[in-house]
Amino acid sequence: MAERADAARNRRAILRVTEELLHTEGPDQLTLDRVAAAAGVGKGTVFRRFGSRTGLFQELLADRAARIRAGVEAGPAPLGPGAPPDERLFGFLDELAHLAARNVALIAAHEQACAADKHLDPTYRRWHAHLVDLVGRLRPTADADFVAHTLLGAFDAELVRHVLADGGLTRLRRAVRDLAESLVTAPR
Amino acid sequence: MAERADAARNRRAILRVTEELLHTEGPDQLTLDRVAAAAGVGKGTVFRRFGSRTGLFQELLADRAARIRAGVEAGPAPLGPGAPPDERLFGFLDELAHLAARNVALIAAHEQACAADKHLDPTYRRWHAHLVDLVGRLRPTADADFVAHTLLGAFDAELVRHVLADGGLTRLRRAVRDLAESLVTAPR
Amino acid sequence: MAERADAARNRRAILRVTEELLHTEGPDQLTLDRVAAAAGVGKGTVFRRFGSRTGLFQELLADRAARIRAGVEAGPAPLGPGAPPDERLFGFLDELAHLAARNVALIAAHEQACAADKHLDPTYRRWHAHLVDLVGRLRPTADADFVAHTLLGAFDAELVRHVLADGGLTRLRRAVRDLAESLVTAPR
Amino acid sequence: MAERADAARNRRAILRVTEELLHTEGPDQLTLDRVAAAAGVGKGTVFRRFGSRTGLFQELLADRAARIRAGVEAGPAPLGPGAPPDERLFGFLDELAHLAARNVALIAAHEQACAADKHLDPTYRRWHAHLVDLVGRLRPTADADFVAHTLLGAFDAELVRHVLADGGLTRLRRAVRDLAESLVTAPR
DNA sequence: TACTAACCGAGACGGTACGTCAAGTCTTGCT
DNA sequence: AGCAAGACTTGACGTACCGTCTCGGTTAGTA
Repeated sequence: MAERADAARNRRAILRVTEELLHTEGPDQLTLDRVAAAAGVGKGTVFRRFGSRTGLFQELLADRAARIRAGVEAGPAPLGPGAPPDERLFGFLDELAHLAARNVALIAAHEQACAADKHLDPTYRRWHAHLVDLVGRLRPTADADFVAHTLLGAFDAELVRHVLADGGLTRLRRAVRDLAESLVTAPR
Repeated sequence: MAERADAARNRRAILRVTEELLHTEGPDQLTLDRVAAAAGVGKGTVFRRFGSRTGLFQELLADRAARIRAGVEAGPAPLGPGAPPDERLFGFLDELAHLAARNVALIAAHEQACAADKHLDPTYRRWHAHLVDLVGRLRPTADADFVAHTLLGAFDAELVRHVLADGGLTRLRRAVRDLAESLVTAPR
Repeated sequence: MAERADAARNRRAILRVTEELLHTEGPDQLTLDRVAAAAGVGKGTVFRRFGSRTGLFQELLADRAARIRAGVEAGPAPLGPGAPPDERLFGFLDELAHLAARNVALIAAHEQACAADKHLDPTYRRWHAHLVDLVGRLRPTADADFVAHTLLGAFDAELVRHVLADGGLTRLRRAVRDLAESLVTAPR
Repeated sequence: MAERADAARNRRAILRVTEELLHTEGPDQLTLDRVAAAAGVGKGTVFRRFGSRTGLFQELLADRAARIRAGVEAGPAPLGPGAPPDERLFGFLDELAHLAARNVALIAAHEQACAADKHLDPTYRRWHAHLVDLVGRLRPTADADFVAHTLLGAFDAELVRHVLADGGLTRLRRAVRDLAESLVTAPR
């Protein structure tokens, strides 16, 4: 059965409120009780929808990443399937940099909540798979799996916050691009 | 006044038990109550000694990292100050790989506990400073600060566990060395 | 419009299943979800028919009490209107004893569900009114209202279960009759 | 170990607040969250102390019943061990009437919470045992166990509220005494 | 060896946030 | 068009675990 209208409304309210609270007060102050209260729903509703604190953040991240996902799967260059791999790699990482910069609090919350299951998050897996594909093409001798994880490690919340605080988005983008270029254009 | 005999005994017991529980049951099952109980001390004792869950893991990690620290500060090549930077870099990361492989559970616990304060951990800071120094020498144009953090990101518990499970220590060492070489030998 | 055939079938199924579950698993395990599932209907159906958990038990009790009601209103001695009051009192209480013994679980559920509204239940009110009438005739000086409630208190589920467990139906019947005789034949 | 000073303070605060809320808002509005908040403690504290909603009411009732208990165990006539049984019976029930009248809300909450375990409550058991003793002496042929339960049934919250609303404490006391006299002075 | 004062150990205590559960409501699809 | 199904909402309960606090016991220094 399709999602009921009221459920959809609540779902959107919860996601919106969660993001608001994340930005205004940070991940530590965000409790599910407060989310529920601010969204005007009962706590049980939050849990029914998202299963757990973790699930809430995963879904919120998936939501925020939807545009990138669409671009990667069927968009124009530099993200989409038509562009050459190196352009796609740089473009993809650049998008992630923007995303991370705009959602530091969400990423922090997501990391903390997912804890030991980071690699199981659907969004993370999708990003990783995409990077494995690109890196594999650009540098077949590398351990693409490992490199992909390490590249994604560059968007760790702590690191992003630190870089943004001293250098801003520009520094983050440049640093990420530099890193990627090094990996891809290295000899061998 | 010197540490009392019983206090020292308890302190060692707590560290030993913590590591045991980390290996046998994983970081999630490890509560400070259980540590205290298994060590045969009261919970207050644990907190008196280590301040918090975080502090316990930090101290345990510092303990495990002591040998590397000594080697870096005053040991022979390839770790020590006498060796050339690239050799030191590869040697240092190789040591970290060994350390990480042997202490995955501890690292996982440490990450989870430090949460948003990873960069404040003394051991992490020392490692980071060392890498900044080496990277700065080897590739002056790079954002050494950022690169150092990213390199340390390669020892994320999840990633280490994943790599060890499929490829073992050999793969981890090779992948890390490859990564470092790429960064250092890249053009420009 | 008369009750539709399927509605009647569902209604009977719900009542039957409720009683079954009450006997096999006790009042605490009985949730309306389980009733609905076991009866093969949706939960909404249960609520449409019976209004609430309370209503379900009230109706079930009314059903079980129907025979007694008929006897009291138009049956032969000792229950019916033709018999002398004392005989009617003893006979009525004896019938209640049988009913209670046969439906302990239902009574327990009923008490718990009605909570603070016990006196509003139609069946309870009918029983109480009947007792007030009889007691008022047999002992005009007594506080018939109060006495009637107290007499009905003798069929409290906990008490009935306790007495049945140690003495069986025989003890319950004798104890109730004794109680009633004391009240009715006391001096003054 | 003796109760810690802070624990005792909190314990008293919780009991006091519980009673206040019971009187001002009734049992249905009383949630343990509100109790905790109003007492200025965490919810965990309430549960640590009292185990559950039920336990809270049981302890509060025991507290309120302490004076009667002392009187019964070692006080002067008519309650204490020195007085003749009938005087003790009437005196005891009269005390219960006062207690019930003053604590209707508590009794209602207690009944609802204890649900199917009323007979396990320590205070109830004590009262019951006392009545069994007295009734057994005054009317050896009676089923003292059953009669004692029935007498206590006269202090059912619903009934007490109903009687108080129409007749006040005077009616309650008289009705209870009448009931007891009937039972005790009945022939045989 | 006896005494005292500081200190340590044990775990009871306090608080917060998560997650569960079952009654009751409401939308949607089917008859 | 109206009923049946069950997804949905609610919020109180209870739990878990971190970190604090109290109090009894222990140690070390002194006589």
